Amino acid sequence: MGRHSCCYKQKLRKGLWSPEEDEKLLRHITKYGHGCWSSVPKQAGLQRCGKSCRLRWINYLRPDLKRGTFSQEEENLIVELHAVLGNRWSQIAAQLPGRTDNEIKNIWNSCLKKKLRQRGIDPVTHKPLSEVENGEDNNKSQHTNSLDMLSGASSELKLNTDNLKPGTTLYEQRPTSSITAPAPGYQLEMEGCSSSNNLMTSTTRKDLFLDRFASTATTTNSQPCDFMPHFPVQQLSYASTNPRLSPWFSQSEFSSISMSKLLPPLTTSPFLSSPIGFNPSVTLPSHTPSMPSFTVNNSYTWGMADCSTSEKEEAPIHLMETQPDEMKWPEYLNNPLLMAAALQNQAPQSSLYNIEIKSETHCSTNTKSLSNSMWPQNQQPQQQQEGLQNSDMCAKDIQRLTTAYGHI
DNA sequence: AAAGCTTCCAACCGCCTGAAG
DNA sequence: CCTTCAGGCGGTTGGAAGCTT
Repeated sequence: MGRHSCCYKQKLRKGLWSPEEDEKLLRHITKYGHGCWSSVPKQAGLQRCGKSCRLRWINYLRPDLKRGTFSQEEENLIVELHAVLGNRWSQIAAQLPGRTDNEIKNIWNSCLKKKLRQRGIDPVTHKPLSEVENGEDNNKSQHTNSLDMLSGASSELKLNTDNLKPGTTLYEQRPTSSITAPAPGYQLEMEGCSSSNNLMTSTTRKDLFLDRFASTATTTNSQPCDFMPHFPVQQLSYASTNPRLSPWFSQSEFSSISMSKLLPPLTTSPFLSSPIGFNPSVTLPSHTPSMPSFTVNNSYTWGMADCSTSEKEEAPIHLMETQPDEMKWPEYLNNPLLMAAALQNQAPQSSLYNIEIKSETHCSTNTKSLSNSMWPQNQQPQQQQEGLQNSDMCAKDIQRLTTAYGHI
């Protein structure tokens, strides 16, 4: 195993790709698509194995790659997602359009881990280093903190989800260390912040969770909260117990979702075993519930996702006011909240989901082009790259060219 | 200027999974 | 079932580039 049989064949090149090889591969895939990767090298006239071609395409040649340096928002998002998903780089990458898992893994290992440690956070557990060093006892206290949060007297669950993107698989995760759902009547509140300085003082519970990852969901009644029963305790609570993390969660704008009822674990969904990327033309089966119709073509308009959204467009979107079969499969699968709503609709006893999405003003640029990672054939809409980003991009491209041509 | 050290990242390696025969 | 193959993922590494002394 490991190296594929093709790789054992002689004459296969290894190491850095030359510009000529890049051109061959790019031309071939642009013209014919990749099809079976193992046949690509032969068809493209490359002395590489298919795996190497695939990697080169995914990590470098793909036209929808963003390149450029990571924005603060992207770094924040990576940290947040890592707290929930761990080293599942591909799933993290799915939340950052135009970024590859390799790229994210690299920036995590080279940069973000260091930054977290500097802030006194253990990058593995996302707990304060002092707690990690102290071992078991602190695990206990951490658990207590988390339970405190989960069983707080306040009765709202607020999740910020303005960065909820297509391909999100958050609810599919089954971390080994799981929390149990709060008892009926208990409510979570994990409210995001809009300012790095007042993060821990501006919210009623001062608990923070994925401020740009999930919409703000509010439970308003005593329905059982089995919405996210599988998040590791320490991961849910790390930000809340670590004010030092606040700089990571600054400048978040978020939208809010309020749900009259929390949702069952999505693993009950028959959808979830499906891969993320599939044919966008596949329509929902007839039994699928009515779903919101705020997705248009392959471009995600997740309520707030359009960064140019004006104040007028901030009117709540009532998910129930939709037509059957308007949604396509990818739209379900790329959006856990929609999925959740669908599932909830499927449940016999849950007839009404008063899901409300309130769009707030501007969102960061990295929320754009949400479909890119999912539908690479789509040309990325004109990225509204700011001047700085453009210069970053140019600098990196120049650097890459230098690297590529320098050793010829 | 040169040597040594550090950082970064592209690419490889090894493993896993699922499909096909 | 078993084997083979291909795709995919996460961990690791080699070397170029940058920095320090």
